[in-house]
This record gives sequence, structure tokens and C-alpha cells, in this order.
Amino acid sequence: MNKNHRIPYHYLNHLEQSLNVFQPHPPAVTKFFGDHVHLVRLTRDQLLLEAGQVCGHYYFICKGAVRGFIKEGRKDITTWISVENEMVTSISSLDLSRPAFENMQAIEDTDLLAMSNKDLNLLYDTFPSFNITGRLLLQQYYRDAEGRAYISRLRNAETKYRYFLSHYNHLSNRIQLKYIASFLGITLETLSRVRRKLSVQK
Amino acid sequence: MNKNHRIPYHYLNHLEQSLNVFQPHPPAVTKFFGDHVHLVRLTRDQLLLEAGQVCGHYYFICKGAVRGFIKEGRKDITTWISVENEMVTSISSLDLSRPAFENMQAIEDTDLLAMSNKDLNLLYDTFPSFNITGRLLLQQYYRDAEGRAYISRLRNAETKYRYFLSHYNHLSNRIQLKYIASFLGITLETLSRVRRKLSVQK
DNA sequence: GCTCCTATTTGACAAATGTCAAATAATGGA
DNA sequence: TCCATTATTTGACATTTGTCAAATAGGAGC
Repeated sequence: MNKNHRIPYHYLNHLEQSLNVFQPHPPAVTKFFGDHVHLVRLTRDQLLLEAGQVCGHYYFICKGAVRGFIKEGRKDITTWISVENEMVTSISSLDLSRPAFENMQAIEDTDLLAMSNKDLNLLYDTFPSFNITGRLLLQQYYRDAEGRAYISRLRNAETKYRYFLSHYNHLSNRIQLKYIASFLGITLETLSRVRRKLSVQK
Repeated sequence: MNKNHRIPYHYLNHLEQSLNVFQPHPPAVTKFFGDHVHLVRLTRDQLLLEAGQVCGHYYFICKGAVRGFIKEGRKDITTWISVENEMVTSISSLDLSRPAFENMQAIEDTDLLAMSNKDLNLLYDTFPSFNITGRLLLQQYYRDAEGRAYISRLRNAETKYRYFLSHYNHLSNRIQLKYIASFLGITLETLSRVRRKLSVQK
């Protein structure tokens, strides 16, 4: 994991825009980000966080794709897949400073902006109105998590994949099938068979 | 759904205590709750929210038990089960005022304190520091949702039930097996067989 | 275009879970 | 206590998905 690169201006810009969706922020907040954020570069397959470690950071994906996954026996269960302009972290480990339950891994060469939880709390203290943004961001985070959980609760493999196609279409021709299968909670083989079935029907 | 009852004092008290876990609140906030909250009484099996409706409220369970569930074909999938001193709502429908995806149903005779989303926003505006509480509450909400999603991602019925026993033990001798099975994403019959297997082993 | 490596598909079969029907157990009134 | 109703368990069998092994397809580098 390489840190301490110069941060491309448009990366900060994209982060700012993503946050402004919730409410406008004063320039001082933007400056705060510029001062407290650092760039993390990952090559494909590299781990951003390993289960058992404490995840002390929030990450904003500037470029690339990252997945969260947990180990069940010797298998992976992918819990989420995120791409550029999305935020990722391990919520459960963040505020309790507990060891993370899940792993985070780049599945493409990826650039991230990172802010430590400590700095984030400083941000909340310095700019109380940022708590609103934090709250709204978490609310969105929650809704997204619900959508993912919905897939995992579906019983039928074809239904899962159809849902995936309609809600995550931007990933369907970008992410390897093994990750998609794992995200859907089915095997690669089952996914392959579902795909054939659907392509025949069309 | 009966409203407009006099609110027992200890109900408000329990709500206050639940919120004070996150940070202390000034008496004015407590008063705000007293003025803007109303009591909802449900008998067992009554629906608190039906999918398709807009869920305009946050609820605090004073007494009883409530579940969230979605329809998959003609079957139910229970997504959560909550009991007294827990908050429930349909996050996804709340802030977007979208129709709710899921249903909420009392599975025991239940008393709830309800606050409208409108009043909650007034609370946030009037007492900005309450945004911190809101943020922390959502964070906890999120962690809980992750834990539930974890169960649904496990592939093995016995593993699911063991996890349930260790993490939701307070529900295991209280909630009907049909709801537990539905919460675990397995059939009642499979749950029954898992239970027999575990009881024989002991 | 060829080669190597990886991704994806396919087939045969095993294992887990679901389905449907019925039996038994538990529970809450009269 | 007995009855009626509901909850839970059990059995036989169907269905879906997983497993393992192998074949094919696709891509990157030469």
C-alpha cells in the first residue's frame, strides 16, 4: 500500500462534489479535506484491510474497484463491490475501534483518498454542521447495505442475478464473474448456468 | 392501530435513557420528545407499516416485539426482529419519502412511541447537536443490519442457527419458530431438524 | 499468429434444503 | 380437565445448488 503521493486536484474535487450532494459545505471544510486526506494506491488484488485489523479510516474511491468480503471456512463471501466516487470503510470496526470483521481488497488498480477516523472526528468537532452530512451519508450507506442484503436473502439463483443486472448493471461487464457469484452468494458454476439460461431466452 | 393514548411516564424515560447512551441531552430535548411523540398500540399480528406505504415515522418499542419482512412471491422473508428498547423504522422509505419496500408487523402485543419524520427534522434543526446522536444511532443501526445480513449470507442452516443462538439468544425462547426460520432464510422444517440435531448432540 | 495463463463453461453426480402431507406437542380458553 | 386451535416435529420425496473434473474461450505478451 503506497501512501504519500501528491494528490491529483480532480480527486479532491470529486470528493467535494460527492459530499455536496448532501448539503453545501463551506470552503473551510474543503480545505480541511485537502489538509487531512492522503492518497492510497493499490494494485489489483491488494488488500486494503484484513479482518482482525482495526480499520481506522474512511476511504473515497477515486479510481478502480474494491470489494468487501468475509471468510466462511476456506471460501469468500463478497459483501459489497464499490467503484470510483463511492465511499468505503468498515463501519463496524470504525467507531468501536474493534477489529474488522471483513476484508477489503482492490479488484482493479485503485486510487483512494483516505481520512483517519481521528481526523474525521476532528472535522465533526470543528464543523458541527458536518454531522448532518455524516448522518445523511450513513443513511445512504444503510440503504445500500439493505439492497445488498436483499440479494442475499433471495432464494433463487436466477432471481438474484436478474436483480443484480437491474440494480448493478454498471458492474456486470466490468467485474469478474467469480466476484459477482460470490456477491450473489452462489457458486461460479451456478452463475454460469443462470447466464446461459438467460442468454438462450433472449 | 390505536393512537392518542396517554403516554406512561416510564416509556418516555426509557426512550430518553436509550438516547443518552450516545451522548447526554439537555432537558429541552427531553421536553421536545414529550411534546412530539405519540403512543401507538398494536395487537399481535397487526401491521405497523405495509410495503408500498410511505413510512413517515421513527418508532421506539416500549413493550412487545416487531418484525420487518418482505414478500418474495407468496412467502415472507423476515429481515429483522426487534423488541422493547429498540428503534425501528424503514430507513429506505424515510428520508426519500419513497414507498416502503418492507412491511413491519407486531408479533406480540406491542406499545410504541412514534415520532414523525417531520418532527424529527424539526428536532435536528432546533438542536443541531442532536445530529450527532442521529449519526451515532444510524451507525449502530448499520452495524446491526450488517450482523443480520451476515446470517443471510451463511450457506449452512446449522451455522445460521448457531449464530442466531449466540447473537440473538434473547429471542430464541420468545419468538415463534416460523419467524426465526424466516429470519434465518430457511424453512420451518429445516429449522426443526437442525434443532433436533443440536439437542441430540448436547 | 502462437503460447501461456486465467476466466468461463459444461457435465456427471452428491449433498443440502425445500415441499407436501401427516403426526404429535403445546397452549389458551370454556 | 377437556377441547379446539396453533405450533412444532417427522417422513418421504423433489428440486436446487454445490462439488469436482475437464473442456473451451479469451486476453496479454511475444
